[in-house]
Amino acid sequence: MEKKIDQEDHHHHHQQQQQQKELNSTKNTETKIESQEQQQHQQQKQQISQASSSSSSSHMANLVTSSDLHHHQLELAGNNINLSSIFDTPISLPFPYSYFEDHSSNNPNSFLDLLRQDQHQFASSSNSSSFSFDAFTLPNNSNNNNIFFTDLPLPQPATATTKAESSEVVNTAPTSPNSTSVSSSSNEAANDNNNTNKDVTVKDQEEGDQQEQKGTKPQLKAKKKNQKKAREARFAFLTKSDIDNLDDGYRWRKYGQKAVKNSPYPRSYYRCTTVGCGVKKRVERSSDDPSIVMTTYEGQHSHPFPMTPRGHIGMLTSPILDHGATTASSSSFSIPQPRYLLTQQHQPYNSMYNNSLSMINRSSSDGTFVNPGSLPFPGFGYDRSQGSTSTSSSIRDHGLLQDILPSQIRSDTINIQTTEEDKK
DNA sequence: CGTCTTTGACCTGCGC
DNA sequence: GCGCAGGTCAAAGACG
Repeated sequence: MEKKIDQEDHHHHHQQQQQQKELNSTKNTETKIESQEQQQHQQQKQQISQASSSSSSSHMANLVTSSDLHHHQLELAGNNINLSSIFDTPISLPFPYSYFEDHSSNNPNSFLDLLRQDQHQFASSSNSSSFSFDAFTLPNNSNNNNIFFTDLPLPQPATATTKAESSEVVNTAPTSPNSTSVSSSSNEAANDNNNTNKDVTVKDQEEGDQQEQKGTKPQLKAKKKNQKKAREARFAFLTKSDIDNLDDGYRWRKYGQKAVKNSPYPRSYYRCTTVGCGVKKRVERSSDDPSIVMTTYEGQHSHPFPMTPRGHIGMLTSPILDHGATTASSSSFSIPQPRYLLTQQHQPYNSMYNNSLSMINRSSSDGTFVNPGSLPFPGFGYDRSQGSTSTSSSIRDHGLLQDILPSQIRSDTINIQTTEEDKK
């Protein structure tokens, strides 16, 4: 199975290389133009960085970015991650800590507000870490399609009650102090047209409702259309890992795989196998940095975490949620998160980025982790749906996580920057 | 036998 | 209208 994927990947990669060669050989001028654009982006980054450093009020502007129509790019350690088409849906993130609330909302306790409030904490905490907001040099934005970058631990969202959301939330939740995980969420408008704003999102939803009312088209089509229009909130994150499909504790069924444009790696589509739970996730690997996996969750689980009889997973993770995630908001589960993210939210920010081992110890001390000697991300291993041969949590949590760790530790400083590049 | 993956076909949205 | 790309469906096969 993996061989097939590899073959396909190689095939795509080969095609991609050929196309790239052709483009390079025949379009030198375009290459130059791209270089100029890159320089412009660099200049923009510098300008924004300077502006943000000189004004605390613009601090969040440094964290918020968006602009061009179809491409959001994250630069991780110099590699570009194309995030286009993953931020689709209005996201409601009434997290316990409100970290991800829409900045555009009037909520005084919005994510951004909290960030402002915690600015000093960020600064102090990041002093000892190579990972900080100061590292973000983001292009300025003129619209509401925002990407939030933060290395905050991910709070557990509550139910999808929603506020107006059109923002893209990218949360850098490092899987370790030396690795990077960028999570994000967004709305459909941001994906389909990054130049849109909240109004557009509302408009799309209204149009979907209108079509539903009309009922002129076949029910199936209408249904699909409505699904498209009223897409669930999405939450994406980047993980530097050799593993494509990380085990987040839920059971997923793969229902599709598509080749991604400009990427040799296919995108896999998964759906939660729990009846009535429409949560989906997409997994794709960065074409620029194959070690980076981008996982996008869509929707909110309508069942406890984890729903599945997956052995130790539930035993390991339930305490996490019981400690804060669910109790902080509601009984329902919303945006699915890998357990390492869920765990991180219970860790003091400083300790998280100062010393991963302290996080491991603390986690194990509260009974969250069974295997304190491995990694700070319990259960973050292969997804069984991927055909993992692991049959015990000890193997999965131990060995597989060990597989993840080395590469993460190897990468010392990962500066995350956002750039907006219109490749068109 | 149940679960899951694979994969071609189909649908939808969007740009030209 | 056409082509492209993303997303989904569903039949077939693999696997334990």
